[in-house]
Amino acid sequence: MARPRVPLLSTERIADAAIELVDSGQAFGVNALARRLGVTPSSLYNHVDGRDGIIELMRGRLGESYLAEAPSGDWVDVVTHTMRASRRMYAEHPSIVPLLVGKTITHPAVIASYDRLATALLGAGFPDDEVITVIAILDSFALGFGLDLASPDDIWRPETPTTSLGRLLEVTAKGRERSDQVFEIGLELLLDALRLRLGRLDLD
Amino acid sequence: MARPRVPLLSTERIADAAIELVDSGQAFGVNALARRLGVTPSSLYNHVDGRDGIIELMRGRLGESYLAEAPSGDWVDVVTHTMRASRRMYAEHPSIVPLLVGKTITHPAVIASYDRLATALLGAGFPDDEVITVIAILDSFALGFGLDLASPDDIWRPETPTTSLGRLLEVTAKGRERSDQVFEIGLELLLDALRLRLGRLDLD
DNA sequence: GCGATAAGTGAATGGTGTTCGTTTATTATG
DNA sequence: CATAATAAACGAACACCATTCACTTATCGC
Repeated sequence: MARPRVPLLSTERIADAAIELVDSGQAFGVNALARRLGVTPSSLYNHVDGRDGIIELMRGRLGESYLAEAPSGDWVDVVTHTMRASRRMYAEHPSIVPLLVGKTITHPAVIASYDRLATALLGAGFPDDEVITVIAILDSFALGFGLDLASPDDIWRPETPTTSLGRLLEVTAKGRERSDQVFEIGLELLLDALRLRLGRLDLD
Repeated sequence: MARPRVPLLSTERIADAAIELVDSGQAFGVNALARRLGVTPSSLYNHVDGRDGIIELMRGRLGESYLAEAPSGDWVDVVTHTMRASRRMYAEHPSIVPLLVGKTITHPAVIASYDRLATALLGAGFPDDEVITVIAILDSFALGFGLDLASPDDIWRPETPTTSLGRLLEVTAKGRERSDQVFEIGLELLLDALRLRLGRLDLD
């Protein structure tokens, strides 16, 4: 087959298929993706620049569905809303998280979400040189929980006796709703901490 | 060469060389590691089970140097000490962090560190089913900052105009001591939040 | 109509992690 | 002490992986 009358591929179709692929639990790879699209691996390179390009495409696609709408209200609302949205995104597509780690974020839809966070935090009174920091903290929190969901059943597997950890691991429940509950607690903690920080800043 | 009179390899030598390799900024790989050890890739498989085995070996090696000594004092001391140690570990070997992400932790020295955290938090009054959670939060916090250091210069690269983010990214300083300072602030925030949580628990 | 471009193919490349058979030195056993 | 078992190296082979390149052909703009 040479050039088809109607294109088989597009960045959207590629991104969707890639997300499908990793959601299905199989390892992400260019070849596997091409197979799923009924196309040769090399065909993808007409639309996308390589593996990392596809990953950033996935991030963008998910960002568009989960982080599109701009939250309103005070900074707490914005933070809460954004964090919950990220959380939902990672929770529903956990296997993508390890792929995103440590890669530069460029997609407009995702950038816009962080931008709104930044604006909200600035408005709250956080100084210029702390906003990025706070966002980084929030981000690594959300990402951490995402990784938690993406992780194999056991993050810790003690092979030698422990004082507390082993027992606690057996006692602690697993699963989504439990994890959601935990996330909410953590978010509450973070918000408290940020409010505290803001209060101290006001005293100066 | 067949079997040498004195072994060329050992898990320690392998782990050390692997850490050296990733610290040097080069990508981690079995072949590259073998080359650095002056040995054939296949030789490694006499001492280690595969790529992931080597990674877990690195984690253990670092854990032994950074997380060995048991902190004493109340739970705040234990948490602070452990977090700072993890931070220092990640800060001095940032490139290893992406390799560790999402892989089960088994090495005794590292498990022991988490175990001490667990015991301390239990002693502080956190209920059984919250301790693992709190540890997960602390862990993802430390890991997040580790990733931050391991990341390329730019985590965000807006290619479209932004309201705040772009400017803040230019204004915000980079570098180790800045990052350390930020970590300390974040840690303080987390401790405050945990104290708050503990206070609420006491009221019930 | 014609040249430029876009979008597919298939073959080839260099890299990866891993396995296997082979050789040889060391260690353990009868 | 002889001999069997194991340990530790090698090199060859494997399957996979991302990527590139020459090539064919359809479509679009002038």
